[in-house]
Amino acid sequence: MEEKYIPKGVEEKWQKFWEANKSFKAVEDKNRKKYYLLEMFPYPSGRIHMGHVRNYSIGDVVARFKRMRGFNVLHPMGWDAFGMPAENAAIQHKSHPAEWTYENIAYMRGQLKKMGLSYDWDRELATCDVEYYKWEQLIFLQMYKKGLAYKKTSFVNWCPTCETVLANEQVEEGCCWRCDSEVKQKELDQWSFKITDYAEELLDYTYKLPGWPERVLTMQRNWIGKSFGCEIDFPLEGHLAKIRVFTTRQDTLFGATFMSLAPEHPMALELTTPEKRAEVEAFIDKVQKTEKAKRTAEDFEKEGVFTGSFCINPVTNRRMPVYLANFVLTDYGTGAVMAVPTHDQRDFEFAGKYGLPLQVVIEPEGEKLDPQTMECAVTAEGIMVNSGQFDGLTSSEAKERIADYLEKEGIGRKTVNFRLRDWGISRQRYWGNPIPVINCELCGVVPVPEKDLPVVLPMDATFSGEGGNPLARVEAFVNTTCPQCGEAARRETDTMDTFVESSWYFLRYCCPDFFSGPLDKARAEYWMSVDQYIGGIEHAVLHLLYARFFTKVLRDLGYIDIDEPFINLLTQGMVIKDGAKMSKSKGNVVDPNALIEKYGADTARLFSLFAAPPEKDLDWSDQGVDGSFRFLNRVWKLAYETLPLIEGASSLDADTLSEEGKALRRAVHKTIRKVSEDIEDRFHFNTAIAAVMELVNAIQSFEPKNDPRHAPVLKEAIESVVLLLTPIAPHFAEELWEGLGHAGGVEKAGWPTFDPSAAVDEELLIVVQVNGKLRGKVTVQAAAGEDEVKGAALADEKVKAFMEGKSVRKVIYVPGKLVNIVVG
RNA sequence: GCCCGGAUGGCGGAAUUGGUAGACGCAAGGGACUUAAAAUCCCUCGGCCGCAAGGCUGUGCCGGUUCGACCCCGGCUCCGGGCACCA
Repeated sequence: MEEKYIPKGVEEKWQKFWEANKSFKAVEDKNRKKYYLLEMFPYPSGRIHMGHVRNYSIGDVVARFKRMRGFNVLHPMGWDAFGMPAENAAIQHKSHPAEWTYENIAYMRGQLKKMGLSYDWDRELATCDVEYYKWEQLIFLQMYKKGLAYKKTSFVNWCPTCETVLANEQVEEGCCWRCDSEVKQKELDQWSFKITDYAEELLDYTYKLPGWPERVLTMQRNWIGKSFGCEIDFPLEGHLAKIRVFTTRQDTLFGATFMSLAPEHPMALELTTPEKRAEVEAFIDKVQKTEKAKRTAEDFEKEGVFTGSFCINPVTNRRMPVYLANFVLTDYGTGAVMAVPTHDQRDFEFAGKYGLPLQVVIEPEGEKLDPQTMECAVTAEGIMVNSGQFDGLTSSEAKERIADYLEKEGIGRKTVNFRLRDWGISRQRYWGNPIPVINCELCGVVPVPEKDLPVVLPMDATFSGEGGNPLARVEAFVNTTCPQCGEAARRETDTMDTFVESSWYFLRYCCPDFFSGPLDKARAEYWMSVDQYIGGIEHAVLHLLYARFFTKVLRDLGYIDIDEPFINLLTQGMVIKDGAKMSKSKGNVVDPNALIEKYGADTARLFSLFAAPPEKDLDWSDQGVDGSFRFLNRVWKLAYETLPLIEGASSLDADTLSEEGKALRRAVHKTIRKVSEDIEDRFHFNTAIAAVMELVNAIQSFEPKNDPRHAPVLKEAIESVVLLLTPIAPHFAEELWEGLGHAGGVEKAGWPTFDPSAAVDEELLIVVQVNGKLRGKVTVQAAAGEDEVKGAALADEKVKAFMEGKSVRKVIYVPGKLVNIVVG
């Protein structure tokens, strides 16, 4: 082996070796235990960034570790390749999104290969390949058949910059999740997936995913937003129709004094009396023009308008004026709210503003409430008053009893409501998967027959940046004939949200070369579910919820038999430098290329893993990188210097070792145990690396090294270091492993075996406390019994000094660890 | 407002089940080697007192449980994240 560690040559050599030997090819094998490890695939934006380096380094440690442990590991990589930046780049550079995308993929693939990541590149896929997206079109058609994909006209989130629709999940604080411009409401015809059909199951399974971080599950539960309550029908004065409300507070029904409807409520105009018409229309217009961001802001004033109509409280027969109110959401519940100003703060403020009546129906125990003097609504539980037969009950009891009463009287029913809305997937963009339907003037919406798939995205579009969706201007694409009636018809030009592609790519990885359907059931079944999924926390709701939904849909379509795609989820933290997320504008970006050029991929990997545990943010430090590089150099030097001492070493005989030899061996096996546990159970690579560093320090200071009796121990020690570093710094480990005289690749050697008998301490250091304070330390034989240890502790000179003049009350013994003497 | 996290040396972090707080690394200081520097190696490194042995103190703040608390409980402060007029 070389005397000096020169990363570049070493890394190129082993990357070639892995490629030539197909070292990471995954082949289905029923006789072997599989392990599916997946990192979220990247968008091919141009070059990889430090977040990718971190994400993929973490994943690669696990993949290589599991492989060394004998698992049949599937570790694939691909490209989330549809999306807007490609279109923007096309406009800017007067090129084509496909060209830009495939160039980026080629470049980034090269970067990932330079990182030495152990992917099975034979399974690589790009979602913009027709071989991928055509299957998605087929799935769409099958969902359409089942009513899971449908078209509806509704108000949608419209991003004026991206000129496209956004799903609710893609709106952050009223702004586009991608470009940050303010989202407007626009009425559009668009395609949706019926994720709400799966709301209950998606929620249920959040309680059956113990391998997911609790906060991700909480975020999903909040997003699904299940709540229990009642639907109640309020008759209208002078109308046959009724207004249906949803409430979780049916216990306050006797206090409902007016009605609030969303301005978009279908009956809003119908209920408006002629003299109120102008005022109501002006109000609706005003609300709709208000940006959603402002509308949901904290200090946004509650406003409304009286429609002129009245409804009747079905239990009190009170006449309730019907208002439109700007804070009532059209798409939650029924878009209508029974207003109880005494027990709901929003209704309280609204009633104050418009002089509407207040009726107290719940009083805190032992307290009277006077509507004249109330300063805010009282939402707490209490005792029922002014509620007829329910007076005197606690409000929680009344909740049940009133619900039963409503059902019995046919006024209402118990119901469950979800906050989750259907997933709007129409995007008015070119660079996406065309929705495979045809709009016929005679037949309406006609799905493209399965035999006519794929609907290929035409390449001859022009990208000017003006005039909306470029796809809609490709005449040859748009003009077609209706599959039903044969008349001229127009193709749908909306493409699918790119989150659709990422909702099932992990399934396609199981069989990317299967050409007779989306999934080869046998192969998908062998690999799925993903045993470990790793990615950024920013996808806690969006991608991870959609992927769960899609998995369940594909199960119900008969493609697979699993309920959940990802057994274990690890969400890694951001990469931070100088206190902020790396970004061009802050000028704190570290370029992976430069890093690899200067130190090599192994140092980049080592530092990414060592600086912080994966779920925490990682503070990038250039000096820290130096430190990691220094460590590798130290190990290299140590191996180089040890090599002549261990060549021809006899096999290790544990019984004839010297004391020093035993001690080093103990360190080796304790380290093997610790590193194994840290990687396998905790993903705490930082402490695993620290443990290896400690072992290296121990080997360095081990003396005498040149005693031939120590050769077998030294050999085991240095080889263990190399094996333990293999998942972390693979090229480096390969080179040393070869240098130490082994052929065929280091992963073949397998993960080192922990020998419990070698790790057993012969002597134990026992901490001695007096009244809980550390006062001394004694060394005892490992076999020493409780009395013996206590005796040794009590006999310790320093300990005695602290016991002087006091009597021993109690002696606590923690086996193998500590003695605490309580005196007083 | 509600729901999650988190707070430990100059810095990143460790302490896995309530049992030696500060592992490992970075930075800093001192020394060796060198004509010199780099690299490398050795030593010191929470605070206070002390020549030293050693002692006291210390994990955001206040209190509690315990023989013993960074860890458990109650109450705060600050920081980060998510949701937010969800009826």
